Amino acid sequence: MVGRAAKGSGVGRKREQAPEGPMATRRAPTITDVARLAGVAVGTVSNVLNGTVPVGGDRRDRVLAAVAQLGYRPNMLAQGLRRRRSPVVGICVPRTSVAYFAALVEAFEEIASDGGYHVMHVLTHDAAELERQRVASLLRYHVGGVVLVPGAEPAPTLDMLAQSDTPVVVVDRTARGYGFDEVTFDNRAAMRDATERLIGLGHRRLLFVVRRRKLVVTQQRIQGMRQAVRGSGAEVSAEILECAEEQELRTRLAVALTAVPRPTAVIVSNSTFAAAAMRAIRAMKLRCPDDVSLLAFDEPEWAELVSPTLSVVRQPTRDIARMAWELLLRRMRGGADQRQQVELKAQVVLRDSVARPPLASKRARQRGG
Amino acid sequence: MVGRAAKGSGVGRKREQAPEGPMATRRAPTITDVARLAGVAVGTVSNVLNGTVPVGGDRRDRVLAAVAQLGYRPNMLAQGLRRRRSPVVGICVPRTSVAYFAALVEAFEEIASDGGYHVMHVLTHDAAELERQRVASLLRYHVGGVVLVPGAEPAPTLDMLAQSDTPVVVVDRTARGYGFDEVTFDNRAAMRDATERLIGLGHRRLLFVVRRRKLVVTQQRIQGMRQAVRGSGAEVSAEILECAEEQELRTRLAVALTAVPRPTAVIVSNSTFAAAAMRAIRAMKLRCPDDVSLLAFDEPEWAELVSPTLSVVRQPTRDIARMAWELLLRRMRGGADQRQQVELKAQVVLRDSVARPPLASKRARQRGG
DNA sequence: CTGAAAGCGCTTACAG
DNA sequence: CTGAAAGCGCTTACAG
Repeated sequence: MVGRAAKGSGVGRKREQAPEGPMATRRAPTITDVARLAGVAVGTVSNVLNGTVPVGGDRRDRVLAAVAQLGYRPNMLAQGLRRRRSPVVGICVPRTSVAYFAALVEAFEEIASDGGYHVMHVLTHDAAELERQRVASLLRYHVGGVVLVPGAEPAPTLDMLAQSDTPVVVVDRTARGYGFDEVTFDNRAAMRDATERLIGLGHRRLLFVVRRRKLVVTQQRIQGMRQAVRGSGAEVSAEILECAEEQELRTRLAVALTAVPRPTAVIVSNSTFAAAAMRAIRAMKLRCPDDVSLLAFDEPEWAELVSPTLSVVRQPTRDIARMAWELLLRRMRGGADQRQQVELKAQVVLRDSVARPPLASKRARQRGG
Repeated sequence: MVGRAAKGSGVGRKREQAPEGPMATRRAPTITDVARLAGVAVGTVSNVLNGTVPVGGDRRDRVLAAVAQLGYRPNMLAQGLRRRRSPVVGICVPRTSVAYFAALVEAFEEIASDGGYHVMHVLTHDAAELERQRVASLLRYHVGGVVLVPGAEPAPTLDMLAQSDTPVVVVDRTARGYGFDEVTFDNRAAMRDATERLIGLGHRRLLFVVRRRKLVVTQQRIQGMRQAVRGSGAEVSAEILECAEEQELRTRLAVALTAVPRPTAVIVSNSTFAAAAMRAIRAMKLRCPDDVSLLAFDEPEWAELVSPTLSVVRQPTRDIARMAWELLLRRMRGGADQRQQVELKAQVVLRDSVARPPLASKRARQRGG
């Protein structure tokens, strides 16, 4: 069937095409092939398939039959070119080795696919130039929309997106000064909450390990931490350790943990860092949580498997993905007027990796005895 | 600059286009805009940009200047339509929640992007119909190539791919009976090795937990296990537990582990299952490895963090991605004649989660004492 | 080497 | 409701 149709499709061609190899296969059937087989105009086929214009019963059936017989599938390149937009959405995240981003991409891919869209997936590595290039690539495909987790210096990327007329939803990290829809979670509140609880347990020397200090989320978390410190009225030192390369983390953290007096609680910004920090702490023969407490943003699948079980800030990943898709779809359909900024709540989950600090527990014991 | 150019670009249009909203932005500049600004034919612009035909110094410079001034970027939809192929490659994996697939996708995305290609990423969930649909979508974009980790019943998908003239590389799971290039690792050997070492430690009752029995890789692993059992000359029972849903794993495994006599070593087929198995074992108040040894295919980042540290079969993920890209590129460039089947080696890494079985260690102790 | 023109496979006003 | 035709933004033989 397919063979016959394909042969037929070649007949009308003005120019002969050389076969593309020893085993050249049949060209995919086009709308012209369908029209010819059904005995209608190509426009009619298009109308039937898209429901643009009602088409009479008989002709309609013939078109559908021809489509089925040929196994016709519209060429999205042609369709996109003509419609000036294709049913592809791009999603740009820094990396997928971080559990949170992997989950975000997977959830988004699932939701978008269910909606008949396709996902083009690019990695920005939190590098401004890479990010700009990758998003530029997406734009060359005239994607229908873009979901972006912006990096540390997203201005070039965001300017480019703003100039294109592409619907955009910014996710996870707010993009100040731009009018895009946003889905984030409240990093400030999450960090404030986490810090308050650490201080409440008696911790007075905190260390926050981040990949990039400049990131909006990092800034927000630092603010949350400072708020909690001020609010506590206690003498609390809160230091930041920036560590762009995961490989460095171990040695950098080792140095930080040999300081006198030593931080008693370490907060890290993602699951990869959490793994590295646990390794570093073990390598130093420190005990967690007896010597040092550990808390991580991002909830990896192994959080409850390690010992001590890992305390985390759990992001509402699926909700973020779902909301991002909803907002994007709304814009893509043109029904969006007002800018939407959705801020979800994250949840602090304390597990065994967080406990009273060494001194505090001594004190507590003294008081208790 | 951009503003002026965009205005210019609208002048020549035959049909007026209604602005697409209150804040309609400028259309992206096209090759026609560039040609007009440079005062050359569009074909010349194309020739300069693609190097198809040498273009004289002056005109060349003018084109390049115009491109820069307008910030022109070729429309990949048009280019792809005309060239009958676009610089996009599709990658289809069952899911990304499994660390191995996530790593594979990330590595591949990185390598392909470096090569100037874009990656469209679809998830098949190991479901035949979904797989077929997702790959069909890829094909509608006339992607330049497809990397596929085939699911349990890949025939419809593979037939479809074979009929299209799209370059394909099958990865991780061999596709018997099809002529595609393949990059796999030797599951049989890896499992044989693992099984031999377990038997060597004294294990006589093995349990292999798989998501889908029908998968080629599963079959190969089972073969490897049986070979090892036969080769050992010992009385070894090797059972298979199929568990398609992760949620079920805990209860299914609990049942299997209360059998009398109980399996002393459990092998699971991926990292997600490993996490679930650890949880199940703990929930049953069994000790690992004292009561039951555990070994997983796939090396998650947390393998050395949990206690006991997790024994694994470590796949050569980056090598697989790199090789897949190499083979795909070769086919996309048309320089491929012979079918290539690359089989890499996986490595069995025994850690604390594997030890002598209860009885054997008793025996050993008796002998020792 | 250069320009004018055909054509990739669609959609969409426009006449009938 | 239907068909013929223009056009989306490119590439690529084809004359000059």
